[in-house]
Amino acid sequence: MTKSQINLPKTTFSMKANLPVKEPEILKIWEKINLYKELRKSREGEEKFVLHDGPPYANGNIHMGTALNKILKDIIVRFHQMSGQDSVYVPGWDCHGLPIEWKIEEQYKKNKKNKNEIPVIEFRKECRTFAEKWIEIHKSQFKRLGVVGDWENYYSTMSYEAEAQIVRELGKFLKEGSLYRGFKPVLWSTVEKTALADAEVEYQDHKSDTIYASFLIKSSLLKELNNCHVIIWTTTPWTIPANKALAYNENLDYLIIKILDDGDFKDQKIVIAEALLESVIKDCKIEKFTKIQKFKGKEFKNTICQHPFFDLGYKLDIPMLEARFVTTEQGTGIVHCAPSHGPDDFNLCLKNGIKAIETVDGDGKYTKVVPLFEGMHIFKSNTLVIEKLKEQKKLLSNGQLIHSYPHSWRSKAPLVHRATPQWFISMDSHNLRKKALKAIDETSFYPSKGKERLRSMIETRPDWCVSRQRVWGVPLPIFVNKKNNEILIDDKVFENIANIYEKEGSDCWFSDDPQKFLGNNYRADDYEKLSDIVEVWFDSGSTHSFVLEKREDLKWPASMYLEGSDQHRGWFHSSLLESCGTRGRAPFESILSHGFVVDGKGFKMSKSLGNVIAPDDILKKYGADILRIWVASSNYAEDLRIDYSILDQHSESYRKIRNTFRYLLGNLNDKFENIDLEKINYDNLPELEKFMLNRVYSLNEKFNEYFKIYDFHNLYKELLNFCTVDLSAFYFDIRKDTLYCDPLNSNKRKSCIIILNILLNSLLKWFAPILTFTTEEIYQLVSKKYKSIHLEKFQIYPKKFKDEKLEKKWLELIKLRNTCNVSIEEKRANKVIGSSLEAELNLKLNSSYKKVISNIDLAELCITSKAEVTYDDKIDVIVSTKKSLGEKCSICWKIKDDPCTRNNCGLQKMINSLKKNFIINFLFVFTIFFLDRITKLYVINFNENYGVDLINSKFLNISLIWNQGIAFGLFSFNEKYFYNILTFIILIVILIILFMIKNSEGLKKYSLLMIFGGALGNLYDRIVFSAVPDFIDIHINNFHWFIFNVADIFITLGVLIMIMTEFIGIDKNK
RNA sequence: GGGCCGGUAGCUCAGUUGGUUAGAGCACACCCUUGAUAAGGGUGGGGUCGAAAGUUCGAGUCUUUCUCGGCCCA
Repeated sequence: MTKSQINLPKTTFSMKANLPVKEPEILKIWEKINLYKELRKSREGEEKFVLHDGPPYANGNIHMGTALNKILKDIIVRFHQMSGQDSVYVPGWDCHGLPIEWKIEEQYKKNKKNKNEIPVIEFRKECRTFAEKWIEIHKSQFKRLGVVGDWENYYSTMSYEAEAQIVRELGKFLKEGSLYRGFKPVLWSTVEKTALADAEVEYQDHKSDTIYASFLIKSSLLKELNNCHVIIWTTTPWTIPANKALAYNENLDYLIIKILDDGDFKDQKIVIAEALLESVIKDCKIEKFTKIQKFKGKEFKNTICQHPFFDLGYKLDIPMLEARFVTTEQGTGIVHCAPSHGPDDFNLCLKNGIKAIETVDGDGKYTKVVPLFEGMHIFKSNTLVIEKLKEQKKLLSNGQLIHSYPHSWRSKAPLVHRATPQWFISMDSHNLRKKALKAIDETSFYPSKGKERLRSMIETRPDWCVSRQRVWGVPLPIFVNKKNNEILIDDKVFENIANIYEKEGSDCWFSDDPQKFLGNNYRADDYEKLSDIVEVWFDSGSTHSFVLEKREDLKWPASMYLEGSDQHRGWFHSSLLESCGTRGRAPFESILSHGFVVDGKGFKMSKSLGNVIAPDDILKKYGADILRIWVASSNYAEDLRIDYSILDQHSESYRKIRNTFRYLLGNLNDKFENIDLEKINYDNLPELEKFMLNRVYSLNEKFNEYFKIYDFHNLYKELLNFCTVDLSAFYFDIRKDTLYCDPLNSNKRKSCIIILNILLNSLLKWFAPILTFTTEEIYQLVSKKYKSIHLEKFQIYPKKFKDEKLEKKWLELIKLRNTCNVSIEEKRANKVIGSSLEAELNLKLNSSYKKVISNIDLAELCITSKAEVTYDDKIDVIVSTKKSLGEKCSICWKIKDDPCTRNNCGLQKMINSLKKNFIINFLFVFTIFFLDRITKLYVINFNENYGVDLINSKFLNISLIWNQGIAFGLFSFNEKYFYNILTFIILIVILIILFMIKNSEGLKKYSLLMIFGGALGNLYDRIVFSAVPDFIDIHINNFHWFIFNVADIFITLGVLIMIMTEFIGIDKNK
């Protein structure tokens, strides 16, 4: 039995995806049609959705985090595009900054070049080239992920326009007065000789010297404190020379104790917090002591101490100040304050009128304001400090401690807080903090917890230090008057500098005559030109101004900023401050933040753990669509786990989805028809089809709901479940029978085909933002509407698809079906049956089910051959299964008591039986043909010679096949060319008609029709000419009657076509 | 060290204001099918919800502590 008898699925869409090979081909298609341009064209004038790209740093290959970020962005951009918006994505890069400088310096070191001997301009050029190189590499890596965007016209923070605009932005802060110069301890690397941005700092364990040092109380309101020693504990002994104050907490209890042990402190009274007594006596190995007095911290008020090095030239009064940051977690409950070396210290001292000064220079050496230690490197001075303390009998104890300590992310060198002249943007002088907090309130956050996170950071953050003592960045456009130290604030100067940068870039700041920037109104000699550069977070924080505002195709503010959750302190933060400072509101309407990519166990990826997976590895093994599924199916609100087993599972899901598409394409024979949903004859559809439309409708509702809140993992889950549960295991399984075995023009089958078209169209669009490549592969196969699936819009489904009553009914039916399946399974397990079609169901139902199963073919629903229902109100549902007895229909495989009466099955069987006896039939026709020739010749001769009457020859009279023979015979033997030509034309017309019929079923029908028509023609002849002898005469006398010839031709061709389509298998459909 | 977030079947995720035997898909096992076939269908096993304590008639859901992980900050 050949399978051509039923309508099996046929498609060129391969089961195996082979994404690593296919995806690059699709990328080429997109490039060829210039997809990004087409996308823009397709939504011209529509509402804009602008996802402003947070610029990755142009340095090193992309990692999983970058891939996640870009894919997530792309998915969102595409969703908005498909929902009809003009969804613009312009990628960008962050180019300035230390890491690139460091790379270039590394290269110098390799080549034994000295950085200090290289002109700044040349160095900066190398940095620029380096960044350019990585932008190109990133670009191709991002494209490979399927990310669509304006790759030609990307933005970068080092473009001349950007550098110019950054100057303009700074000018705004300068003009306003919120950008000020101050001395402030900043985290400083003595190796790189620069202040570090928060993001450039990492914490590592570090072994520090610790000391318990004493400060002799000079005067106090509390009499008992006089001549006591206040004990402090610190892990940075080198800050003692910079000490300016001591801090206590007024809520703590303090103790005066007298040390009785021999040594420097014998019989001395010391002061510490009561809560820390135990740890101090343990650490300092105090064995004998007596408690003198306990008192409240507030009694320290107005107490003045002496610097431990008082006798060495530190003739300073050291006040005791109240501070909440003093705790009893560690130390002594009194903290030594060096305003130049700690932010808390700095703030406390500032509040009490003690200024920070430059005690340590950029190299880490004490300045001349520090007696005894001038010129010494701070990291080498701990020993000397300890030695001097001991000498002055001010050292109670010393030791070492391993603790978490800030380090440079590049050099890994320990950092220090150092008071340096820096440029700050004040958080409060012009209400920047307030504005930013208000802006946060006006922003939507996905997930919502991001709001609190950003808010708490803004609430507590100190002033923003925007200066850096480096070279690879935008120079701070500041001139300071040499005479009065005033900062030059003049719009014209800022604009002049910006215009120069716009033309030639900012390099010239370092090389050209300052007069060039000052213009004609100021004399270069009067001003000092700053050589600091702007910290990189100000660069990227300004992208909104030189990208969103400047570009015609974008809009300000952006619809969305989307980055990793670390950017609450990074880009979200700096962009918010920059924009609030210059424009009074956030540059974004919403913020979406995602977690970090961790390994399968939830651990951070690191080289040392060996759990790093690179995007490229995944692309080579699985393809981008699998990676995109991973993104879509993971909950980005938390950290995202990834390893090969997780990816394996996602590629299994992908296969499910792919096979769902394959089923659709197969049954549609790759011929997709875009159905006008409004014009569907809904009422005419079978209920199952209506139910499926209802599913589609409610799935689409969920889809929109989830999309609205960017809940992709639930959205993807819904889509996947639809494919597996609703389609593969339910609708597809049930409708295989109809699709394979019903006539092509049956209402049920045609209805099903409509649904398949709708499903294909819907799934393609729903999945397009996620499975960009696969949906395109399919679209290219079936649709000619647009150049790409991504130019399409999501479908809008008519309300009439929603039918809650029907849904309720069918959910009941599905429950019933599940019960039946359990019953079937039981028999299958017992080897009574195999296929469900071998089963006969017997359902005993409560009569309340009558309504539910009315007009429902339960056998069809459960894919069995039979299903009988009886009612019994004593029970709810009981299903039993037995083996179905009867004959298996060879076509539809259903088991029937009588021969299968289905339309198609009958026809197919007739053909089958013909086919079974192919040789006999062939011989029969062949024999008849020759018999005809022989008899005709015989008749002709006989008639001519003997004039015999042939009226009673039944054999001649009844055989249609006989007539064929005659037709063949006449065609070659007659001499009446006109009739022959006429006949020939008819033949051609028939052939053309036949050619136009596209499927085998149609051909079969036509051939039957022709045989019938031929028979009618013959009948007509017989009536007109009174009987067969007449036509024999006609033949004999070469009198060709037109209708007669045509009738014969009909019959002949009809049979021939049947033979060809069925026997030889010529089917235009194949 | 501090702040924030999180830990529900092997995996990805649901779990509504605390309320009946904690759900889904995938994976797994077994069976069927061989007309979606390197596919498809059916059935089934599997978690006590990171740990402990507490509040409550009742907790995955509330509180506390601990633990593990992540981010941020010091």
